[in-house]
Amino acid sequence: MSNSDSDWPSVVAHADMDAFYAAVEQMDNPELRGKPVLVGPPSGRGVVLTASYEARPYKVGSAMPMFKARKLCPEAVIVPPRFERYTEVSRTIMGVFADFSPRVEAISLDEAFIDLTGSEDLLGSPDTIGLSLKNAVREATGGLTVSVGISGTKYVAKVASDFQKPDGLTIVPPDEARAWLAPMPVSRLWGAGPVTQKKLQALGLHTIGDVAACGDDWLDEKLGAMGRRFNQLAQGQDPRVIEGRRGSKSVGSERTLAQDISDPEQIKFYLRRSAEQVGQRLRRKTRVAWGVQVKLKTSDFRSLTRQHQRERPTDVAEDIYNDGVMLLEKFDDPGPFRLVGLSAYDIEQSGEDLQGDLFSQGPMRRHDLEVAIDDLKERFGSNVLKRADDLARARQTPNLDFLGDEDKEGEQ
DNA sequence: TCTGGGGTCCTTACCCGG
DNA sequence: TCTGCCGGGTAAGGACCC
Repeated sequence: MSNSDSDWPSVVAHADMDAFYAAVEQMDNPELRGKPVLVGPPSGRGVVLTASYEARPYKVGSAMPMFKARKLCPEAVIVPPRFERYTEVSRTIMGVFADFSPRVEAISLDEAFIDLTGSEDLLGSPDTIGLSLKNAVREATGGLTVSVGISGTKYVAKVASDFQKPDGLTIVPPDEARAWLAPMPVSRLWGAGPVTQKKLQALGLHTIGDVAACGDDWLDEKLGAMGRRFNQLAQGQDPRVIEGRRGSKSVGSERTLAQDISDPEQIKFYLRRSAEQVGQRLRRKTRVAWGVQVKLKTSDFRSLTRQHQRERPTDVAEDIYNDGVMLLEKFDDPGPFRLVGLSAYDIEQSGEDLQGDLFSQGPMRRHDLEVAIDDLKERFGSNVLKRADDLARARQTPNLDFLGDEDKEGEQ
């Protein structure tokens, strides 16, 4: 498609690395190049995370149970995942994207939206920018390929990046987006999984063009909020803007067990393990959570959850574990269970972090400081101020004599 | 050898207070 | 005083995405 004579009110690129985990493994280990590679757990009840392009003719894909993939492609080399390495490569890639625009929204380790609006004068036409982007990624990573889609909205850019994989570049001028999408199956609609696809088919809607042609009120009536959104997407419209990195809203840890279990003591063992992991990750992010949720999955794949709101937020594994044990009592299904999970939700910046922010601002008026500290005490309890006096001294802020003795416990 | 683990968002049910 | 309605908050489940 050409982009001449087209109107580009905004320019959005979606970049998606090709078979990312498998490609990294093949890059790091030359013996794997040219061979079908499956990244995933070599044993147990796991699924394929990524299949290299050499494995795809065997109809092997991600999310497929490993035992099935092995059956379909016995000569495949199975490689356990190395997330630290993928994270490292991902940083390089995101760095490349950042060279093209300050507005980069990472979706996952291998995927990002890049807002190129207003960059044409500096970087050239969308085709030129797309090619430069691909070359820059290849050079920075030592040979990895990326597929890029460029259009006027996130949704169309995303569909475009998937259009010619691997190593593709697809440009869809915004005024051609609707016609370009029209012949595609409804499975290409973002948010339409197997269940929704069936509903759409039952309504006689098979292509994106069909969805674009029916009234949004009618679709809303049939499918609720999703229906209205599908109608919008089908017309090539997408109100979502590119956001920077936002903090996650929950932190969880779950484990599918080698064998199903029913014994509460055994379940508690896994709850403790998850609680420790969740606590550690919260602290690393300097976040605290107001809510705790326990998840159990039965042998017949029903997933059950119980959750509760805490009186005070926490990042302490022991608190999270105790909540988990309390929630465990509220399940009425005796099991057996194949999965035990625990997550912390309703997350916000931790008090200690806020406290650090407070004092990093330098000297404050005494009254402002009092108000800010009262706010912290209200929200997190007085123990959050343990280091406050030290911090205050370090920043030459007024001392904290006005605090009650209780607040100074733990200070030396 | 049946089907991961990290999440987000939406819907529905229910309780509670005005 | 009783009842119905409405809205907010919370809990549980489900669909979906990477």
